[in-house]
Amino acid sequence: MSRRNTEVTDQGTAPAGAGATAECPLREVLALIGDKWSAQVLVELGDGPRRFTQLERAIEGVSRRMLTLSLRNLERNGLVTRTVYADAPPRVEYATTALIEDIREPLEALSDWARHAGPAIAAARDAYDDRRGRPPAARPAPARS
Amino acid sequence: MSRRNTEVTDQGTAPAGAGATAECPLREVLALIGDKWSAQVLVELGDGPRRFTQLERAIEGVSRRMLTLSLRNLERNGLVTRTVYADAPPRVEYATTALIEDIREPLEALSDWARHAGPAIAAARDAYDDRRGRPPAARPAPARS
DNA sequence: CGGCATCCCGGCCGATACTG
DNA sequence: CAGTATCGGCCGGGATGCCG
Repeated sequence: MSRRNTEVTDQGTAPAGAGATAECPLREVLALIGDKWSAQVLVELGDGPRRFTQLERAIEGVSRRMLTLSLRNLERNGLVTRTVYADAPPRVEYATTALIEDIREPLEALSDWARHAGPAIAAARDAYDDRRGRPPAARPAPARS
Repeated sequence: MSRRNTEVTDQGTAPAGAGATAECPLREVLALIGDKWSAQVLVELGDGPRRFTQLERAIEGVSRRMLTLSLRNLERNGLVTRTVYADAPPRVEYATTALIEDIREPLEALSDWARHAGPAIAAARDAYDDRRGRPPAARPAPARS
């Protein structure tokens, strides 16, 4: 007993008035979709309703476990819907709700920014690491003098 | 040996070519500012250059440690600059770079969305918990400030 | 097919103490 | 004022296995 594993904004995450409730709404968004997979799930669902395995293969890298947890979390917060069809082979479809319609654009703007600023960020990071003389990961083959 | 403590996208996080590098740019943004404090730091700095303690008191809830780590991380990725003045009392100012100019708006859009959708999300969560017969967490103690 | 249960690890994050 | 160092917890999250 005593569940040790809660994860991904489980029911104990936001006491709703306990005092944690960040005064900054941005923190709440990040708490919701700031985890490793939720945002990507939303992006995939933005293209239309998808089945579980469809998402699993589309996102690539996500495990059944995390995908389930992320979907449950999104469902709990009313961002996606879960529909079960009584077919012979089990069929479950996930879709976005009207709530996320308004964040799709900012989210894509963020993606766009990442694409645009990516190289500059990498360069900055490289320069920073070089300045500190701290190679990120042991140059594979420095020898070569 | 072998540094145990790295944290907040430290130098060991991104092997820079190891293979992790998410194919989804959105993931990269979240990896950058998706942590607990970085986004809020950016928001504060968006109002203009700030000193360390200024940020520490403005954000409220952040520890020196996490603030330092977040700032270091943001600095490393070229999102903020760190300027040290040779004053009698040490004076360090942090400011945003041109890189973040393009995400300020999407970020604010997200905040705005959170503010707008917040109640609906809370309602959905409440309904979900009620459906599952799982009360969130028996208010520990509101303790009204 | 869709999901849950268990094990386990690494890293986020907070509290505390010490330094220039 | 502006950090840095150390300790410890808690939880995100990957791997695996079982079940309807």
